[in-house]
Amino acid sequence: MEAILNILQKFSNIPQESLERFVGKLHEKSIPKGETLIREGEVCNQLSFINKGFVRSYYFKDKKDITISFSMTGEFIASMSSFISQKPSYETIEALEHCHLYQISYQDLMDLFEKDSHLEHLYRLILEQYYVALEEHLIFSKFKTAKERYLELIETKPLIIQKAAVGQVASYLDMSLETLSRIRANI
Amino acid sequence: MEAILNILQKFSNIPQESLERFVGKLHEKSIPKGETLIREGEVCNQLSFINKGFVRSYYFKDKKDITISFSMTGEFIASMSSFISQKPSYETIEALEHCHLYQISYQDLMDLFEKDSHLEHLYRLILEQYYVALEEHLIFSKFKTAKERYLELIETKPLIIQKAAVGQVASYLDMSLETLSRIRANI
DNA sequence: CTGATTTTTTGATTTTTATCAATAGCCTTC
DNA sequence: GAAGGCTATTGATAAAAATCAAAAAATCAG
Repeated sequence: MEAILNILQKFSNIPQESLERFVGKLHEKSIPKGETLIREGEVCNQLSFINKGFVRSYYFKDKKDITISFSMTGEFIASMSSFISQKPSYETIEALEHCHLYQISYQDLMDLFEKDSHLEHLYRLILEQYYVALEEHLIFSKFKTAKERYLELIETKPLIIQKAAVGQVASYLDMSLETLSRIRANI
Repeated sequence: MEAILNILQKFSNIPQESLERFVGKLHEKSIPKGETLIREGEVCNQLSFINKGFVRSYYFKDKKDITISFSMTGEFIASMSSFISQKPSYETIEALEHCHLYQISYQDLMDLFEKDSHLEHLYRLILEQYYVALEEHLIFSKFKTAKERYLELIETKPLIIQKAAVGQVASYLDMSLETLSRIRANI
């Protein structure tokens, strides 16, 4: 529990009471390597904090899977569009290694927001950070060559390269796995 | 004022009193065509609702400007990462046609959130919608050819093609202006 | 209206990257 | 430790799109 408390306290100096209210609704979950957290077509009704582990989010296009994102220890993960809208997810999230999560259900979270505005405030701040990160990912990969995108990833998220398969990283970087393999060969 | 009220009421059935509190902090602003709303390097301290008009957000890379997004009547616009962090913006936002805006300052908005949690709730819902839209933009342009990206834009946001210059749309779609011109030539 | 400037189109060529195909490496698991 | 099944690399070729260059069209200023 400490890890998630530390992260949350970094976002705002929220009253201890509110934090406890939030923590009271969390439940632990373990996902073995290779299993899925959420599958395409299901409604994502859990927001997960990755206490330990590494996951990949992807969707299918022409029978190939295309990586949307990787998430690691200390981050929140959900099929956001599905969680927000409570409609079926188009993405699947799988554990690339054994994961230990803290989860809160959509309903519990919404109930908390009604009762305690400090928690909605905290959630707003987190959402803003994720929005900015997404925007930067989108913008700064524009008009870069395949090699530049790979080098940028090494700089910003080296763990991904260590932990994920070449093909999974390649589709994340919008290139074929052969291209990524060649880039790696020439440093 | 009606337009912004209609939009806000669609997001949640917020008390009239809260809405009035919010509206009380809005100020009108007109931006002539060609002028900027926010310039690279400045801190973006206004969130703007486009009551009427059309704007483009872009940044510079190797002396060329690259379009990040277009926003039109009925939408909110700000240099989000700058507004959220209150640090200098890397993006510039220009009016592609004469704009009539309703603006609220960062400080006023934060003050309102402290006083009235209904408003923070409303803002959270809007932010979620923008997050989902951004994610979909990112995902659905992946592994599409230049032509597919253009056809998708015609489907989803035809106004952009009507109102923006070829080069501005091309960089938004991550292709050279010559490529876009050729795509247009072959329908 | 007309010359000047900007924007768009068109053409030729090069570069980048995808695709197809084969080989090599490597974990498993029996 | 060998067979089988993934995963990664390497090679040859094709396709997509960028770049360089010039012409045509549209817009603007006086």
